[in-house]
Amino acid sequence: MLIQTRPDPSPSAHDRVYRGLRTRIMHGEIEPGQALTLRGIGKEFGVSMTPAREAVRRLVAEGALLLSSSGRVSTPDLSNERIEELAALRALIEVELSSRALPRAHMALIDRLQLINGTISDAVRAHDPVGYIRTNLEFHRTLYLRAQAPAMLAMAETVWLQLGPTMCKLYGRMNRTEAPHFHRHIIAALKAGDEPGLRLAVRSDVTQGLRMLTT
Amino acid sequence: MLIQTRPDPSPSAHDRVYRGLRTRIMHGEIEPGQALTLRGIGKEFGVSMTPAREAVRRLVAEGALLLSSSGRVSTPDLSNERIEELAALRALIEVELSSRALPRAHMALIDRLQLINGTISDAVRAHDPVGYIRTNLEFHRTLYLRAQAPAMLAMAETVWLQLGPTMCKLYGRMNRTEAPHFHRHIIAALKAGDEPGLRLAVRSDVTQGLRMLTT
DNA sequence: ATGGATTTCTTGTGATCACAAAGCCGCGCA
DNA sequence: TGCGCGGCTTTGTGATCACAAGAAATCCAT
Repeated sequence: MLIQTRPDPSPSAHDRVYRGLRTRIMHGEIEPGQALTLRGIGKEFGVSMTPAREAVRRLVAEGALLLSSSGRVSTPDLSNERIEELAALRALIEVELSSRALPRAHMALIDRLQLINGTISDAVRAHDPVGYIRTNLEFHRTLYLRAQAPAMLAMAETVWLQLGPTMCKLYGRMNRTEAPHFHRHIIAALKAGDEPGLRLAVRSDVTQGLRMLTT
Repeated sequence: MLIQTRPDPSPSAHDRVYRGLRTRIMHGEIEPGQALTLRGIGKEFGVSMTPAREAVRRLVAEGALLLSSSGRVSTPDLSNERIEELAALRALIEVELSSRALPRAHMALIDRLQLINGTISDAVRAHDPVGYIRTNLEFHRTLYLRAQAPAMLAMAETVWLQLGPTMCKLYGRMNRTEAPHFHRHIIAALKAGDEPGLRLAVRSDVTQGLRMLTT
C-alpha cells in the first residue's frame, strides 16, 4: 500500500490524534462512561489503529481514559473520593503556580485576564458549557504561564484532564447565572500585589468549583 | 500510572516492558542522557517493536523519557530550574500525603518504617546507590499508601520518575555516611501524632535531599 | 414465548513489513 | 592533513495482518 501523501510535515499522526482527543476530553466534550474504539478513533482522524492506540495509551497513562480489564477503553466516571483528591491537588498546585506568577504579573496580563473573564461571562449567558470550561481553563492557564514553571503547569493540566468528563456531566445539568466571582478576587489580588489574598482567591475558586461536583 | 495493587495475572507485553523500564528509571539505574532504541528494548524484553513503542510513549508522557525532535529517545538531563520545580512539587504533594496518612498511622506501620530505615542504613554502609534510592522510595511509599489517596500517590510517583536519572547521577558521585536523619524526625512525629512536626519533617527530608542535586 | 447454547461480529493485541529520515563511516579531493 | 560528500546502516513511523477474547445476535428446545 502506498503511503498516503500527508501535507503535514511536523506533527506525527499519533500526536494529532493525541491532541485532538485531549482537548475534547479536557473541554468536557465527552461525558463519563462513554466507550471508544481504536478503529473508530483511527477512522475519525484518518489514521490506522497503531497511532490511535498510542494516543489512547498515553491518555490512559495520564488518567484521562480508563482501560477496562478486557482492554476496552472509556472515559472514567470518578468517585467522590477521587474528585476530592483531584480538587485538593488542584488547590495545592495552582495556589503555588499563582504565587509564582504574581511577581511577574504586569498590567498587560491583568488586562488579558479581564478580557478572558468577559468571554467567560458571555459563555455563561449563552448557556454554552463547553465554551465556559474552555475559557475558564484559558483564564487559569494564562495566569499560570507567567509562573515560568512548566513541570507544575503540566501537572495541573493533567489534573484538569482527569476532571474533564466529570465537569462535562456537571456543567451540562447546571445553569450558571454568572461568571465565577472568585475570578474578580484573583484579578484584584494581582493588581494589589497581595500574595495571601491571591492564594486564598485561587484556592476558593478551585474548591468552590469542585465542591458542587461531589454529588 | 500503576494504580491497581494486585499484579495482573496475564500482564500484557507492553505492560511488562513499561514496568521494567519504569522501575529501572525510578531506581536511578539509567544515567541521564543515555540513548535507548526501540529494537533494543524489544529484544531485551523478548517482544517486538510495537509494545516497546507503547511503553516508551507512556514513559515520555510521564516525563521519564525525552523524545528528541528526530524521534530518538533518551533519559532527560534536567536543568536546575526543572529540578527546583520538581522538588517543590514533591514538597507540596508529599507533605499533603503524609498529613493524610497521619491519622491512620498505627504502630505496625511505624515499625515497618523503622525496619525500612534500617535497610536504608545498610545500603548506605554498603555504598549501594541503587539500593539506597529504592529503599528510600519504599520508605516514603509505605507511609503515603496509608493516606488512601491513589491519585496523589500517582502524582508523587510521577515526580520521582522524572527525578530518577538525575538522582542516579548524584548519588553515584556522592558518598553518604548515614541514612537521612529526617526520617527519624518523621517517625518521631508519627509516634507523637504531631502534624505540624510531620509536615516540617517531610518537607525538610524532600528539600534537603534535592538541594544538593542542583549543581 | 423464554432461557440457554452456539455462531457471528466486533475489538484489542502484537508481529511484521515498507519506507523515510537521521546518523555514521570511509573515500576522495583540495 | 582537513573537509565534504556519497553510500550504507541504524532507527522511528505507520499500515496491515493473523489471532484471541469478549460481546451481541441468532437459533433451538422446552
